[in-house]
Amino acid sequence: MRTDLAKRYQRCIKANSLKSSKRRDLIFEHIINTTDHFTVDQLYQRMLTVDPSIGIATVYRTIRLLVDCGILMEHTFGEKRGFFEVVAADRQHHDHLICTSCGRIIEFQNNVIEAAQQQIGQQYHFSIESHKLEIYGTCQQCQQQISKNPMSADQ
Amino acid sequence: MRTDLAKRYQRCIKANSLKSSKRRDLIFEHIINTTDHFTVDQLYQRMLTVDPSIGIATVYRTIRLLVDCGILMEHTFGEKRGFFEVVAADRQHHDHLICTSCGRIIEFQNNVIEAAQQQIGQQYHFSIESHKLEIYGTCQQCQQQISKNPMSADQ
DNA sequence: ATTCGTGCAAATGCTTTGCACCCAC
DNA sequence: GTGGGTGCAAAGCATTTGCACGAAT
Repeated sequence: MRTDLAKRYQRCIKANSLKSSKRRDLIFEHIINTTDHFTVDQLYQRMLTVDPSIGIATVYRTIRLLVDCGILMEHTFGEKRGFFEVVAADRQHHDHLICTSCGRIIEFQNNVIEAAQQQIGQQYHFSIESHKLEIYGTCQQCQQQISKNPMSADQ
Repeated sequence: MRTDLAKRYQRCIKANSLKSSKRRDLIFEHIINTTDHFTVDQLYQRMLTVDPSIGIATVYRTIRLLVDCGILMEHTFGEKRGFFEVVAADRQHHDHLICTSCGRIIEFQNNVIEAAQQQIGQQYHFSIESHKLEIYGTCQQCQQQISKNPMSADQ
């Protein structure tokens, strides 16, 4: 299943002449079983329940490592703090709808947009490595909420 | 030309029961004549040459006001610090190509992508307010640079 | 007069780093 | 034994905020 990630992780450890370590492996194991988006602090809180003596510096260091390996990707979603998600070979590339009312994040995948980007790359002689498309608006639930109770629309 | 922005600025001042002020107007004037993307500090440095006693807090406060008015838009472009650009009615919505080698930012506009997003909105019953598409890669100049001098590709 | 604007410096919040000690090979 | 790993606390950095004073209506 996630052997590709494990291999990439091992390669990354070697490539940077790092060692294997209990804490780092623990964080990696936890992350690859994660399907949602998380902040550094959320991951730290989760790790604390497994290993109460873990420090937040280790979480920061490991996340940075995994981002550099291409195992994690960072999004800002219009916030100051970063959100991280696993980039796996067995998952299609996807983009995000972000509800500005409740913060919900919905993933979607669209081939038309992917293809159009390739064309843009060619047009500008730009060699594309990656992209992020973030669509902001109101999700279905929040639209219903607002139409029921228009006074509490914001804040 | 930019009367629409001036009007929106005036409306925003009134709507928030603020007063007119020399410094705020100065920053607004400067910003609407700006065509590129700038950080808070870059704007602060520019304002210092016009008004050496201006404080960076005023620049932060004014930028926040203009973002709230919809006159400025913030992008992160994969960096920690925000970049700001003017959102004018006389400019088409556009997205960005960001060169990860030299930091150059290229604007582009693509109707296929805009249309596809509308369709995604309908599909997910999501009411779209705005979006940001950022494409990361290497610009033409940097590709040539790298092919000439492969050893200095990064850092 | 009252209310808002502003510079300054302190505070904040997230992230990184230096250091001493720990562990794996 | 050597070199990386880690917690802790301090440092960094961008940004926000409290406050006293100045400016606009």
